[in-house]
Amino acid sequence: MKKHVMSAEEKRYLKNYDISAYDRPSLTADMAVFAILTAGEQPEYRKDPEKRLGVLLIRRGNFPYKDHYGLPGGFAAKKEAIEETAQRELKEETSVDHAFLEPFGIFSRPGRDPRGWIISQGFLALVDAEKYRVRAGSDAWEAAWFYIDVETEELTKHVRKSSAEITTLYRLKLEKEDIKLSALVKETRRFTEHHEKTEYEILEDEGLAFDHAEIIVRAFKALRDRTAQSGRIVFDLMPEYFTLYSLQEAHEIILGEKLLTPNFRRKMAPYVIETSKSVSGAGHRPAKLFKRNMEAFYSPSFD
Amino acid sequence: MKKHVMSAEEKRYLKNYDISAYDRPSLTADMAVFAILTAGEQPEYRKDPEKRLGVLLIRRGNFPYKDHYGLPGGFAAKKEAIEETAQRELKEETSVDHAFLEPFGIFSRPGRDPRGWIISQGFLALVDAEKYRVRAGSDAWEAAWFYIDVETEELTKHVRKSSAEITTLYRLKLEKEDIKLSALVKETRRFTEHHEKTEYEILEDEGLAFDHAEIIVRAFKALRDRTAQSGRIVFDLMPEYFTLYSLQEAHEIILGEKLLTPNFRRKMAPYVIETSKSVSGAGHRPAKLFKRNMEAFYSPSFD
DNA sequence: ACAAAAGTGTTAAACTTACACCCATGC
DNA sequence: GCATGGGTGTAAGTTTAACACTTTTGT
Repeated sequence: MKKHVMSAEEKRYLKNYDISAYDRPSLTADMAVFAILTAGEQPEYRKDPEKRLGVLLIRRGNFPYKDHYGLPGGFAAKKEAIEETAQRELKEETSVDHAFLEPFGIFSRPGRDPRGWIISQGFLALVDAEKYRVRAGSDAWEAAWFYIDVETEELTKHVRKSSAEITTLYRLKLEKEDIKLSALVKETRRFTEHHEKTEYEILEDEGLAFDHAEIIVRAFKALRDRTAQSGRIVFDLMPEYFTLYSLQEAHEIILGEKLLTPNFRRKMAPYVIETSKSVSGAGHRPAKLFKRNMEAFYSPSFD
Repeated sequence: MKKHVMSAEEKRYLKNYDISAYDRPSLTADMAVFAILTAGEQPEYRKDPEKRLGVLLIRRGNFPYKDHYGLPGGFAAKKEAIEETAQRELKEETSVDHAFLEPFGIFSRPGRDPRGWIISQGFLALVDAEKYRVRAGSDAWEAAWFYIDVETEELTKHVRKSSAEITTLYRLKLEKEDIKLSALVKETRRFTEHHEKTEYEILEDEGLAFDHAEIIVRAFKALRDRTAQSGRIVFDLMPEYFTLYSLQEAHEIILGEKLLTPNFRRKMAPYVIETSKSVSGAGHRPAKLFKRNMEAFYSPSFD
């Protein structure tokens, strides 16, 4: 980067500049880590086990929100970019390395953290669950996969002459064995002549820390939106070699709807490469294993 | 929002919690305000004046980067969400009210501000330029529209077995009367098996403050991407009543390519309503004025 | 008349959608 | 045999892209 050349006067100014004279927030990175999980054992011969979307949560061992569940995350350190904070904390807290990481929103509502003025950058993180069987960490916390379900519960529209207000309720359900967490998040989109604004409010919250219910819902929405748009993001949830059906399952789980196999395969064809490998022994025709076609990923058409 | 019920122990913990024990960054909101500007006078009878994309810059009256140009912005205050900071600062510095505002990136690279650890949330802001003729402000700064041009100068691909690296150079040119600013920003996209990362670096910088060259380039990219995707965002650059051709011009300016009129009109038809008004006196057939069709804006198909 | 912009119609190509159908396997 | 997932073909419908063409106006 080109260096800014400073005058003596500017240097003097900076020397006397006291940044601590102004009130400052703390900054954290919070990561919503998603993976496709195999839910339960194979129910019967030839029938594949159900797959579900999972999100990684940490049981808080300390105040505030002790014994509540929250997203992995932590405070930004000086001399690191916030993306590095995200990567570092993710590794420290959950041993997840090399995840796909993408910022999706900033959370700064006053009062969101009882410790004070703390704002958080939300990251969407995608991993192949098989590769990262999460270890319990130190005594302060333990990370675990929760099955996640987000349902759109209600939708109301108020349309006036030149403005509109659309309210959507999202029911967030998280579960792991006998632990069930739940929250209700309200989204309000306001459209006026030259203004558009979306606001979120947590109406109910059972067991989640801070405003993480809102962060999780918005992370899920970001994941679904990007899946619907290009589908590229879904590959980051897959292992190196995968069957086309498992890729389709991932799409279906995220989008919440069944897809037609022939059409899905045609759409994905340019972005995968057939390998000589295949999986057999499942009581039906062996499935060919594919890997992603790197060439296709940076072509403008897929972006 | 549901209130978190605290135990006496938790209250005690929070009372003793000293947030200032940790090092904290300062947080600012920086706004890239875009508008479609009329460039120069009508060149000749019947010929419409050229239109260009403009971005609002402020001449810095103080160190650091005194006399350089930067984006309007300012420090976040306690008890306000960062979106409120953006709105407040935009009004204070440029008198622009009710702009479309959307966060598009966070800028936290160490060393980006010589005053210390300062991170910035970037906002994309779109306004109708006719409505907001910018006033010069107090003596400390003055806001003015600059014509903006972003050209993709070079593109190199390095593809290996399971990874790829794509480098793009963006030439940013800003001008206003006799003032010309310029910068060269390098974008590096790295694709590896389970990782994708985009980095930016400012290679040249003539006259811009901080890392604002990078912020402006990325704001422009965000604007262009969203225009290509749905086109909805472009309406925020238009006045209440507009001709279809002016809407098309806005699209063309942002996308940097000519569009075919019949196809453009068909595509936009659902999102506009014809009014009885029209503009005449231009030496050619009068153009009907349209306004946006609010109903269409929150339909799922346009999102 | 004519240049400039406003606006419509027509067609081919590309892509999406839906559905019908066959294949291979292990018990 | 048969249930289950793996996999292909085809035709109808929709969207996009390209181009040719007509209309209206002020000087």
